[in-house]
Amino acid sequence: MKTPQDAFSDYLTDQNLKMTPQRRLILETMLKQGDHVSSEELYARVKKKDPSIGQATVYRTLKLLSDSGLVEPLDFADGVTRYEPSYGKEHHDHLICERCGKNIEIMDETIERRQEAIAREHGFTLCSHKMYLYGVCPDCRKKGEA
Amino acid sequence: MKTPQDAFSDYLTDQNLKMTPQRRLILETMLKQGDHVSSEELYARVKKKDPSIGQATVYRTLKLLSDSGLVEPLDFADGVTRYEPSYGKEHHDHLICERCGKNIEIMDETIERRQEAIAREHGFTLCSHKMYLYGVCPDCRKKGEA
DNA sequence: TTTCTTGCAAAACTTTTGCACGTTA
DNA sequence: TAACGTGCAAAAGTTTTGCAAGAAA
Repeated sequence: MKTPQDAFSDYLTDQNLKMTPQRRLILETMLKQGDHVSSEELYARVKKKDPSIGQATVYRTLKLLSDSGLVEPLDFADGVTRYEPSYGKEHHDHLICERCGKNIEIMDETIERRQEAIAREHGFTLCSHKMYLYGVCPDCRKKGEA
Repeated sequence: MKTPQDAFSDYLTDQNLKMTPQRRLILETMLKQGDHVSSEELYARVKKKDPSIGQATVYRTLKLLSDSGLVEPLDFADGVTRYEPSYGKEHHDHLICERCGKNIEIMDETIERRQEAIAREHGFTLCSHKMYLYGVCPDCRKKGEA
């Protein structure tokens, strides 16, 4: 399997776009510690390595990474779009603690199959889905009781 | 079962808040044709009945209705928060056509049970969930082929 | 009469865009 | 060298907030 870096290069070439140091850096940073980061957060991290980089470039690059399938936009309904690396990773959903924000990745074959079935029953061709489970994690529940 | 209007009144009283003509009108409008409306859209409708009403009042009232459990915020990731009446209605999820925006309400016992089970396996107490299925509806697929 | 609510306008935020200048292929 | 990319600042779009005046309990 191609590295994410190569996959990105290939995508850019394919679209007649160009590789730049900024794009490389943003992808690197995203891959390194990029779980559920917002554009703003990523911008802050990227800026430490290259203070001259602009916020707009981060937004624009995230869109490219998204279009190329290297990262996945997430929507936790907190007002900002978050992203996670998705290249070569299996699809998963999220179980989120409403108190502390803890975020557990889940995958469930039964649910995936039912989703397909439901779409088919309505004549839809399923493209993607989003599922977020919100609850209270064990730690927070203990604190609540104490 | 209480009417939504009464439930809202009770909620307001309970919170030491007050019923007003604006709040009554916004709730009425929401109930009447309120499926998947944004604040902006609701504002437009409400304004026809009472042109003096302010946008901010609609936002503020939607928050109240949300907090009181009368309406449910939806997040179709189109940049705006949408709402639907939820009082006395069964929970359901959404199957959305990516092309035309068609929106079908779905409910599935199997999935709901699995969600509970997954949360439990991780020690979570499940509070709520959101699930959106994105696909292409039969009509749009036909158009695409034509 | 006290507290809450309203409408307005301004502010706050996230994200997008226009533009002149630099860079990539 | 032709096309694309960048940083900056301004703009766009949604939602929130401060405030003075008005209304509900």
